[in-house]
Formats: sequence, C-alpha cells, structure tokens
Amino acid sequence: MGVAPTFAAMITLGIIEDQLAIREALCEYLDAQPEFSCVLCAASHEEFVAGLAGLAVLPTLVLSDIGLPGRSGIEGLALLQQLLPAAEVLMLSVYTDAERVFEALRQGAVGYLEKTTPLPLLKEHLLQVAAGGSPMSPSVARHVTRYFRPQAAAPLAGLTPREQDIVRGIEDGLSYKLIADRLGLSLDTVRSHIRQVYRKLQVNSRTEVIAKSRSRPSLW
Amino acid sequence: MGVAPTFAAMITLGIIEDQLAIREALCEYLDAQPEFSCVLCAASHEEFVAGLAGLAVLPTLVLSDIGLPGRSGIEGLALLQQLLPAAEVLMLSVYTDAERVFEALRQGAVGYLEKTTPLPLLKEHLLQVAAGGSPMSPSVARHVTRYFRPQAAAPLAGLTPREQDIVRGIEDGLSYKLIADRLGLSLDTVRSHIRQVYRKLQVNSRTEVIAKSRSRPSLW
DNA sequence: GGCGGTATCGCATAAAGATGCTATACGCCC
DNA sequence: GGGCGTATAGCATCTTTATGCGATACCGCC
Repeated sequence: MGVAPTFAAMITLGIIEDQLAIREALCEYLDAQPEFSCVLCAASHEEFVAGLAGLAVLPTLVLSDIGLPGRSGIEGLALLQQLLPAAEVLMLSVYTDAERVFEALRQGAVGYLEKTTPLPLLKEHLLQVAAGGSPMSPSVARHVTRYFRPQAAAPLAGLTPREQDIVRGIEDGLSYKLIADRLGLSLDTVRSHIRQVYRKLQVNSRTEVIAKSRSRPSLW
Repeated sequence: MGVAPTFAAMITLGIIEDQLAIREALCEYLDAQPEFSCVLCAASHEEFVAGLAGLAVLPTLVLSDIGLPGRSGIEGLALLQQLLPAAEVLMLSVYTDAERVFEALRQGAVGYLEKTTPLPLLKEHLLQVAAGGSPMSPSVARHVTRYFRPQAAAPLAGLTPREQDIVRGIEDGLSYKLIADRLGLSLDTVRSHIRQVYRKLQVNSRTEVIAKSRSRPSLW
C-alpha cells in the first residue's frame, strides 16, 4: 500500500493463501502494481475474517485459495459475502475438478483461476473482474461449457418431436388441458403421447418425467 | 494454407465471418502462424458447409461469427457438429448478451469470444481450445457465473424447512405416498404441507412447483 | 395467557392424472 | 401390399391430486 494515497480508482485487494511463498509472491507483486493496494493478506479464512475488523479500507476484491487449513475457500464464500457484500471473490486453486468449480460458482465466486496462472496474467484477470468480467482458466471454463451441453446424453433423445413437445409442456408446469390447447390437440391425444413418453422413460407420473429429463449431474 | 505440409501437430482452421475485412484479417494472420493452417474461410454458414465437400483436410477447429446473413452461427452449430464431429467450434461475436451466449453453449460451442479480441490474444485462445480449454471473454463468462448463483432469488426462500423437504420430494418425482414414507409422515400431513406450499408459491399443481422452484431465466 | 406460525393428522369430495384397450390415417420401407 | 412407427382420437376405469374444512400440539413472543 505504501505511502501513496488510496485513490478511488485503486482496487483494494484481499488475499487468502496458506502457502507462505505463494502468499508473499502474490502480495508483493500485486501491491507493487499501481492499480492495486493489498489491504489484507491471510494464511487462512479464519485469520482473514479476524483481520477484517482492524481495517480502515475494506477490500473490494478477494483472491482466495480453496485448499486451506480449517475452513476451506469454498466454505468461507458465504461468510465472506456477508461480511463484504460489495466485494467480489476470485478463486485461485490447484484443483480444477468439476465439483469444486461448480460449488465455488454456486456459492458466488466471480471467477476461478488455476494456481499456475503467471502473475502478469493474474493481474490482467483481476483488472477484468474490476471491469465486470469473470475470468476463468480455460480448463475451468471447459467444465462449464460441458455443463451447458445436456442434449448429448439427454434422456429425451428417444422421444419423437411430438413427444418432446408434450414433455416441454409438462416441464412448464401445464395441465393436460393446457398442453392440448397449446398444441392444438385433443385431451385424449395428449394422454396418448404421455402414455408413450411414460413407456419410453420408464416412469409413471409427470413429476418423474421432469426428474428424468433434467438429469443434471446432481450438482444441485 | 501455403505449401508447407500439414503435419499432425498443426491445427486446421475453419473460419466463418461475413465481413470481408475481418475475415481476411483473421485468415491471413492465423494462417501465417506456424501452429495453424487455415483450410476454409467462408462468408456465410451455407458457403462454409458447401466448401467442406472439396477439402482434403477437414478443419478441427472452427471459428464462427454469430451475426451472419442466412443461417446464423448458432443455428448452424448443430449441422456443423454433424458434418465435423471431431471439430470444436469457437464463437466470435459482437453480441455478448446472455441469450446468445447460453444458446451457443447449449448448442455445443466450446467457447465464446468477443469480436474485439486482439489477434495475438485470439491466437492464444485458439491454442487453449486445442489444449482442452474453453476460452471465454470475461464479460461472457460473467453471464455464466451469474447463472450458477441461483440461491439469491430462490423462490423457496419463503418456505419453512419442512415445506422445503416436501418440495424436494416433489422435485425428485415422488408421489405423496413416497414423500410421506421418506419423511416418516402421514399422507394427510404431506397434503397439508403441499397445500401450504401451493398457497405461498401461488400455484396449484406439483409440476408448477417444479417450474417455479427451478426458475431459471427459462433459457430451457 | 392468548396469538401467530409451524407441524402434525383426519375426512370428504371434486378434479386431474394414469392406464388399458381400441381405432383411423399417413408415411416409409422391403 | 403388408408391416412398423408416428400422430391423432375416444372411452372406461381406477388412482392420485387438489382443495375445503376441520383438529391437536408445540414454540416463541409480547
């Protein structure tokens, strides 16, 4: 933070990282940048939270490791957002497995970077966060793009177009009557299609159809 | 494409972009890189598909604009994946609105970049795709991270813990009977809770509860 | 100590859904 | 031409849901 005044455009940083060498490298490098001021560096989530109390200027951007002793970076996300509602949290981790990535995003992380990210690139990413972006390492982003591609293993694959229309109606919460109206069919025709859908999907109620069709990896 | 032999490590590119200046800039710049060989550049999706027939070497990576005359880049994604099952498609667009981003990812795009991406950075991103990554411009990624944060506006917030248990049962496709068994309740108690849930959520069927509870921006 | 909210349970009835069986019509394919 | 799959439709019947109108019990609160 040095002697320079903290002017408005400066981004105040918080860093949570248990490995001493990495923490110091991050702090020193980033604090040396004119755009950043590192206001709090901690070796654990608990330490970080405790340190917040004594700060005159709160961080607006927190860089957090995931594999921490005590409360993990992901577990601490909710608390962090409560204590620093204006701050954004960027995860920095050696782990890039889908579980952790999704859980972090779900808990409100604004981005997710590999720990191997070189410092100058990391700086770029931090600036992007400040500019409204959400930096993700490519391998992290790959999990995300995969998530959005459900039609590959979609259980609705074996259904005819008409049957899929019906299923869409069910997913939208419509009654048989409303589905019939929407598709311009008779009630009994809707019944027929649904019967067929039930046979193909091996179920016997509308809610089961929904449960089957949105078969996401149960990450939630 | 040049005279150099196409060796295994080389990435064969396809480019779909209607604006002549941009298309040429992309082709020329990328083809000049040692890592890439641009095998097909087209001004429209239709032209690209037609051009595939005459190729000796198929592209393994396609860079596609979205705002194209005729078939849009998103509409063409499915066809592209059918014709080039081994290829990955990276979207390049001036539009970064959530609708288009999600639709593209849903249709199987491997990444999504802003058109303003400088060429050297674009090259980096292309290499990342080849390395199994999914590059996304930060503003694009922001849509994605926002998507994964549903608990903020969760409509189930006003429900009591017990009522949420019931809703979970409904979401799992269970009948009243099974929900009662799972929670160790009588059928009538389940009915009572569901009645309450219906009142709070302003609905009147189990499928509507599901439709409300997973209130995603109806992108699917 | 009463009031509001939650959680539990019961009964009754009407509406919606699930299921069995049947039937016509169209398109496709061998 | 006959079989197969799809889309349409009807009817009968039984089950499940949805809804109305109760009840008892516990807990926190002012």
